[in-house]
Amino acid sequence: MTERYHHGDLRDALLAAATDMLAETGPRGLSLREAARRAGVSTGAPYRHFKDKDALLTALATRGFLALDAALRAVDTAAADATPLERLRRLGVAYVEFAIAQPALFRLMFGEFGPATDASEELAQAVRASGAHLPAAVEAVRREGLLGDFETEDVTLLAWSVVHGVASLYLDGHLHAFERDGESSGVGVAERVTRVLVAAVSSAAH
Amino acid sequence: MTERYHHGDLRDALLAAATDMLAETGPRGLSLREAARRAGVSTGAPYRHFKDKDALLTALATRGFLALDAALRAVDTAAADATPLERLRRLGVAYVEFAIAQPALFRLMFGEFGPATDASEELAQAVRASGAHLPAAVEAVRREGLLGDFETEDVTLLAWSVVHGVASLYLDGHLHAFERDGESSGVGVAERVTRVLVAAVSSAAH
DNA sequence: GCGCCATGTAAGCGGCGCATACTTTCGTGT
DNA sequence: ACACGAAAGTATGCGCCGCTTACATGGCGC
Repeated sequence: MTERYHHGDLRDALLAAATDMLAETGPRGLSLREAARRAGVSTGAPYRHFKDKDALLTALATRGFLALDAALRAVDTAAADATPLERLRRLGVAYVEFAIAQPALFRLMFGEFGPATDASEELAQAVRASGAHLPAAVEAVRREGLLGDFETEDVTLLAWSVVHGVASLYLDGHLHAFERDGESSGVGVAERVTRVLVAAVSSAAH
Repeated sequence: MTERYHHGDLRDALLAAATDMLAETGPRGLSLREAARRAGVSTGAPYRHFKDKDALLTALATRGFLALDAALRAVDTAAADATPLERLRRLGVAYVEFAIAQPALFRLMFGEFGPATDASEELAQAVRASGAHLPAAVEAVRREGLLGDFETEDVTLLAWSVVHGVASLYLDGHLHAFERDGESSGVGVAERVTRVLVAAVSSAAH
């Protein structure tokens, strides 16, 4: 039954194999031919499901943004009883945690692509969905009157930039000097930087 | 004379060709063979100067970090008469400007590599040199007593993360929604976010 | 002036992305 | 029930790639 001519769910099998290869050897070691081999199929078969290699990478990135969206959504509901400011901060930490948990996927999602949103409508939609959490959380803080004279848009940009910067720099090994104690997960750095940012913005807004 | 058997400076010619290809078609369209062709040399010749393709990429990244170091150094001397806080802010803007001016190079320098610093001692040294400006500038601000209770290390991390995040997100086309007027260079975004950050931190520190 | 060795060339291996032409199977309409 | 067309997988081949090995060239120190 595993030897049937038609695979049945080759598209998913290819994406799974590609996900493994991505985690194992990075984007450089990801080939359609090898993914086909892992799925037990000839090297030309993938082209029945993906126009070209970029289409598979786009699908992978789309899945990544959906996973990020789910992770941020989970944080949002899990921290339902916290203050808006704390919810925003936890969202930022979760963003970094996602990147650290799946470094190669995170790198694929950002960078390595042109204007990522051009590749497919599904990707663009997933990008929008995952990117909506931070602005919403900042809006919630604003409604509490905790932003003072700062513009909502600017604070959103600031928050996003900080967590994305921390994630990127950590993945590239540039933040080892900022880690303390034995903690080398990178999450500690994210905790500290988000606390400092929250302290600065909220106390500056009286 | 251009037809001599020994090129004379093939290593530099290869790096120049690779730099062009990087800017033209991104890292995906960068091949040793094509670089050799552009340098007017056989396809095996590059291996006399670079152990493998990664060695060339490492050399390219090293040059990038040296260029970044030079750019930041230039800002530091050009803004010699400004206040320490303003010097720090301009340093951050220059960081983003560098990334926008050479997007493919910036992407190569960060990401696409493992722990970048492992590849060669020269690279590690260039990374350290380019990374020393921000901490020094934050130190200068601290000496003015403008950091209040914030830890120097945390502020450095915050500043670096913000500008790196802005640069990365802008290159990936995620910040178009944050741009205003006709300005689409991305520098305007960097100006705004750095001003907001400076305002938040300095006013929070009384 | 001569020989060494760095520098370049030629040719070839296996892997890759992708296109084309062919084969097998599934599902559907009568 | 069954033919048949479309969907899904195979076989083969092209050109490019990274990299290796064996060989050719010529600049430089002795």
